[in-house]
Amino acid sequence: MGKMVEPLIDRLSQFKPLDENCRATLESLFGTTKRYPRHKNLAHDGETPEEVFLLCRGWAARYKVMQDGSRQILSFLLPGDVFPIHASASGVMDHGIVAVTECDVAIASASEFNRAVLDDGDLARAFWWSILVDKGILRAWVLNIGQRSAYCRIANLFCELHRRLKSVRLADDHSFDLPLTQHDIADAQGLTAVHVNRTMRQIKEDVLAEHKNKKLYLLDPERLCDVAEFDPAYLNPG
Amino acid sequence: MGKMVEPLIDRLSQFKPLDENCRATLESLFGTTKRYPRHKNLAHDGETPEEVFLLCRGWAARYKVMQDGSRQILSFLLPGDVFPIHASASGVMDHGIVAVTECDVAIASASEFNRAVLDDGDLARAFWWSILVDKGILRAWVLNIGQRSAYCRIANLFCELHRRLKSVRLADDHSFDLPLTQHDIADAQGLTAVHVNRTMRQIKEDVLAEHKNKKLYLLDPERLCDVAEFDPAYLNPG
DNA sequence: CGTTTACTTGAGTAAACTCAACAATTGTGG
DNA sequence: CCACAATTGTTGAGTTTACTCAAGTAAACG
Repeated sequence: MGKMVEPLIDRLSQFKPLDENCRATLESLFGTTKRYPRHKNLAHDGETPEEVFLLCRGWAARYKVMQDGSRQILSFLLPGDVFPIHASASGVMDHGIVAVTECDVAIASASEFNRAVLDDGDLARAFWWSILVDKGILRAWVLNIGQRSAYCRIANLFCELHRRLKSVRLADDHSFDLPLTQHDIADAQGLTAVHVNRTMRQIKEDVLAEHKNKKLYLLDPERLCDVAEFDPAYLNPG
Repeated sequence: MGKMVEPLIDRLSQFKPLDENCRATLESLFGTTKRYPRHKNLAHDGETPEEVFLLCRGWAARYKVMQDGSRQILSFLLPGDVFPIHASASGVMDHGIVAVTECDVAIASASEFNRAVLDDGDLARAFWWSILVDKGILRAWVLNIGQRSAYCRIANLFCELHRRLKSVRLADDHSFDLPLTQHDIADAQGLTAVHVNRTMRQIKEDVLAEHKNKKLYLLDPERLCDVAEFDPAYLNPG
């Protein structure tokens, strides 16, 4: 049981180490656990979730489906991420959250979570920081999609995911599990799957990174960050 | 003096009305005021600001300059917005903030602001909500830039700004001050100024909206929201 | 072992870009 | 108040990146 909050503690501790009190609070908040199969929705666009999830294993994604049926992935949710964090219990979701892979989540009541977190100084500060990191990631996506070529966008996404997974000890220096399809990557970066395919072949030909057996191999991490114009500062905000 | 925090109170009260205590706290925090001329930086990429600004009059923008010299505007800052909110005093800015027009700002010490806000339950909740709204706005930008045509993007931006300005009583139903150049709009939406020009002419020809004398006239607000696929839910998050 | 899902490749198209020139507007100093 | 400079907006012509449509291959799965 205690294992469930480990990635969250890892992540929040980047800001400031959390004491045993905080750990205990989190463990008691996220008492229930549940498994979601791939492609199952954790939260629905337009609904008002009563629960807060802590992702323990697997990947999820925030997404929005347009009128024409196209999909934009708004962010990837990795182990240690808590969502959807609401300000008010009456808040309606303006997007959905879907399991990209099979997921194990720990569940807390939204109202209890909000009260517990805002009433504890350390936790409030830790999640405050966490939300600001999220904002930084979103700004980086705007930058990525708004200004960069497909090639740089994809390289940049790889850098972001590598960095984030490392912070929860799910990546080593030269590889990490990347359970996304080319279609997922396309939906995240505002591209088409066909174009992602061609571009990833290019990245592989350039000996920067290779996607094989659902793993990403960083063949030249430094040069990858370089061509991606990747600035990791935003993950320690700001 | 008391007038300075008015737009902020307006905005935060959307979530939950603030009492006189909060107003007093904010007024004492944001004691100093300062005027910035157009194009002056309020905060610099790579630096560690010691101050938090409350924008009282004028427009500012978060932005990032790429290696090739192109610029992405990451968000527009309107009266009532507080920035840059940092989690830790050691946080380095990963982007700059510039005055789009001449600005009047009220200034607080970053450390005092963080302490005061996190120690007061009501203020913590209000700013917590405010940051989540910001995240919603950023997600909407990702969606906009990632999926929509230039035409819809610009229409959507107009809808967002209209809505946000209304919340601080700076817009009426059919018009608002829009002190942006076509170049600014281009940098915000990941387009070129030339293309923005052609697209805005199209929007005018379609009798949706017209930019004239630094004002935007909404000629058909409903249809504008409609073609923009504008969903205001994200401004009340979530 | 057949079916679905994911990936690959080719050919033609279109939205948005680049470069370039010019007009209109705004701002400034004499 | 005018003349000049700088900024902003406008338009045309040609180019490019990324898209669409389509077909086919490889891999994963029950």
